[in-house]
Amino acid sequence: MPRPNVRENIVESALDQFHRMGFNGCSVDDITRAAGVPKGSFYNHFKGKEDLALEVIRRYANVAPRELLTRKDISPLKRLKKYFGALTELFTDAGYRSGCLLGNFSGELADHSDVVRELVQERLSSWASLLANVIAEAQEAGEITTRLKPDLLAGFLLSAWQGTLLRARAAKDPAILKEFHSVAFGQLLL
Amino acid sequence: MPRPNVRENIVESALDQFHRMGFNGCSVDDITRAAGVPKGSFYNHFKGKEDLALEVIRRYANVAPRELLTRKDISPLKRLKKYFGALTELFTDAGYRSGCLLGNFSGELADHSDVVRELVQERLSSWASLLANVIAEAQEAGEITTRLKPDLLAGFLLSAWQGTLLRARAAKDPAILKEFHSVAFGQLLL
Amino acid sequence: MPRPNVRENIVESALDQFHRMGFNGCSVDDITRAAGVPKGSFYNHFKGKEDLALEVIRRYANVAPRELLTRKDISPLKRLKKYFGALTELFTDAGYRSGCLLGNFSGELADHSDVVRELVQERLSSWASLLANVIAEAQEAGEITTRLKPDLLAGFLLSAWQGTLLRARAAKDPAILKEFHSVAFGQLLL
Amino acid sequence: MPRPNVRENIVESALDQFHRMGFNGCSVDDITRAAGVPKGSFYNHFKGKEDLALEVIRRYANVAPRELLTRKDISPLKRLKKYFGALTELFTDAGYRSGCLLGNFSGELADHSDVVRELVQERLSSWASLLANVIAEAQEAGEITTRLKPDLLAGFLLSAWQGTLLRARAAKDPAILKEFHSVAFGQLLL
DNA sequence: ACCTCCGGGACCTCCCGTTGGT
DNA sequence: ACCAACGGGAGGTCCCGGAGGT
Repeated sequence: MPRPNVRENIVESALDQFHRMGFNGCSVDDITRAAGVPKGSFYNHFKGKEDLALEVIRRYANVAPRELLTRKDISPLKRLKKYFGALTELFTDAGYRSGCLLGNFSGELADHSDVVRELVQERLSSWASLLANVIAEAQEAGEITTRLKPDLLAGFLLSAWQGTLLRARAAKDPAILKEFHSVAFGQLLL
Repeated sequence: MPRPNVRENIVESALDQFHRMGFNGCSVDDITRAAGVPKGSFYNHFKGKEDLALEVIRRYANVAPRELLTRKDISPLKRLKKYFGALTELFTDAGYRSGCLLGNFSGELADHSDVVRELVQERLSSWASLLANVIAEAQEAGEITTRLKPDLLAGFLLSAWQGTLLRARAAKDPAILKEFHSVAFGQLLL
Repeated sequence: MPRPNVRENIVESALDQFHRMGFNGCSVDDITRAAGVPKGSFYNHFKGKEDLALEVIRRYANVAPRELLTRKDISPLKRLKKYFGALTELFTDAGYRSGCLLGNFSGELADHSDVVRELVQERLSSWASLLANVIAEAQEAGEITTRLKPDLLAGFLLSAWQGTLLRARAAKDPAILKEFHSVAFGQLLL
Repeated sequence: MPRPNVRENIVESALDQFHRMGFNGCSVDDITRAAGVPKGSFYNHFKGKEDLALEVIRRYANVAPRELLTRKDISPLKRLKKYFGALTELFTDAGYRSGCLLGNFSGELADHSDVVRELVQERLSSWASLLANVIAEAQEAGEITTRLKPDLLAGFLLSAWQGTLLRARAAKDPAILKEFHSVAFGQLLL
């Protein structure tokens, strides 16, 4: 008797809408209408819009191709390159319309919702340590020679990626993404 | 007789509110109330909320201590360090509550308002070339030895700063800002 | 430029609706529609529904013919009789549909809104002391011989009136009001 | 297999919620949640919220210690005193938060639900005649000398009690209940 | 009999932009 | 230019009752 699509549809629709329009930029009505679900059903599944945002953040982790970062058959540095290459593709395929949900929520809700801020922070942290692991591997393998600590480099790299998305979105220009790759792998991770 | 403070008060109040709450996170009412101005007066000075946003973006340029970047009595690299040090102070003094208005607007409005997106893009570009100039100077002066093009480095640096603000805001932790300095000047601009 | 009727119409309409349907029994929409005012205008005049309730309570004082109680040309006891006679008429003219707003609000909102409760309490107190004054006069004039303190008698009288309205409303029967008079002036105030 | 506690739990929970928050002040959801019963089960036991209200009114009779009024081993007047003393205790123990359910429903629903109004009226009537019987006994026994008809006195007494509860609730002050006793037994029932 | 899920509709609140008298 | 008042139209939330599988 669970019609599993209702909740699922809402989350997916919200992921899209939040991503593109921001939390305050779309209404529960927008989301449910896009999901093909009556608005009245919304509150059977979520305590409120903020609750939905939390669920969407959790779900968002899956869109990134994390498995690319842990494949042992590829050298660490190559994994990083492939990973950001894949992210770049995701962004361009979406028509530069969304950026990164975590960054967007941080900018929009950090001062508005503590639970959202904390969850975003947690996801960003875990993302950063994932990157840090690969960078550490690359350092051990001698692919990266800088002796800066992996977590510093990973944090900076993640920041740069976030900012790059912001700038690329403002410019509607994917060239900025290429520049990211040039500098990230041409200077930062040497 | 135009009371000159009315418009001015609105812009200043809006700068603060937009910065902290986002464009959709505060109402015209909030802004005019914070400015101590009757809401009805608002539309004598601005065509609408979006129009105000444009003015606020223009005004926002002034908060950054750009003059630090062009002082010829300091070496280029030192200027960059001082500049980002000053930005860091601004951010921490504000209690990590705001981030960068340009980045925030890019994340929130890129898909919602083309004029805002374009103005944000223009400001980011001019900001990036300002940084590129100083980096070029530093390269000529031999303070920076990497042979990557200045505008690539400047863009990456700017991105990293934007992303760093996002992350610091999510984490409510200024330590992330210090990490930015370590990596920016310990690896990126070598 | 103040269209004075808007606010006024809302208050009058609300007085009627709250009185008959209770605070939770009617909606802001009901009230504004009955007032012939667009709902959107409501919040230009009141902070919210509760705020309106406070205003209505203040206004409600005027419906009671208080001046009857202070007319010096009539003996105190006769004033009391006339007064409750007038109240009885008001109630029957309204078709037993409302009771006393103060009593109704006390029953419905005492546990829900402290500000309403306090204002109701204040009005009931001042009402009671008004009655106490007249009773004291009547005692001095020898029209009432019981030596019970006037404020005790007044409080009891007021309570009895409130309860009588409740019972008459439940019964849809004005006979209960007549019984009130018989006992109030045939036994209580002897 | 009907789980007998389900219906029972709902009624008890509703008695509490209706008493404190009013009929319109709490939702079916509130009631079932407080009862620890799934909301969906509610409509297996009651046609609707109004139907539940009727059941609650019927149940409410039991909270009053009616048996005190018929104990033949105590003099009629003493029985009345004990009875209202017991009611006073019930009210103060509940923290002045509820008043009398019958009075509250009369005030809130008289104009909204005829069936509720009629049931309330019936209960109030039967309550009044119970009191009238005791008063008649007291008159026969010479404990009360006034020659006013017992049902008049009983109605007035009941009204006064209802009104006293309203006023005590508005004032959050049990002193008003003591005043009731002083006047009821110091003047009304002499 | 049970109960998860559903859903149309309404609730209070507030928003943005305008109107019209000063 | 000013600004109090306006108002159509959402905004998020919640409510009551029912549907439908177990």
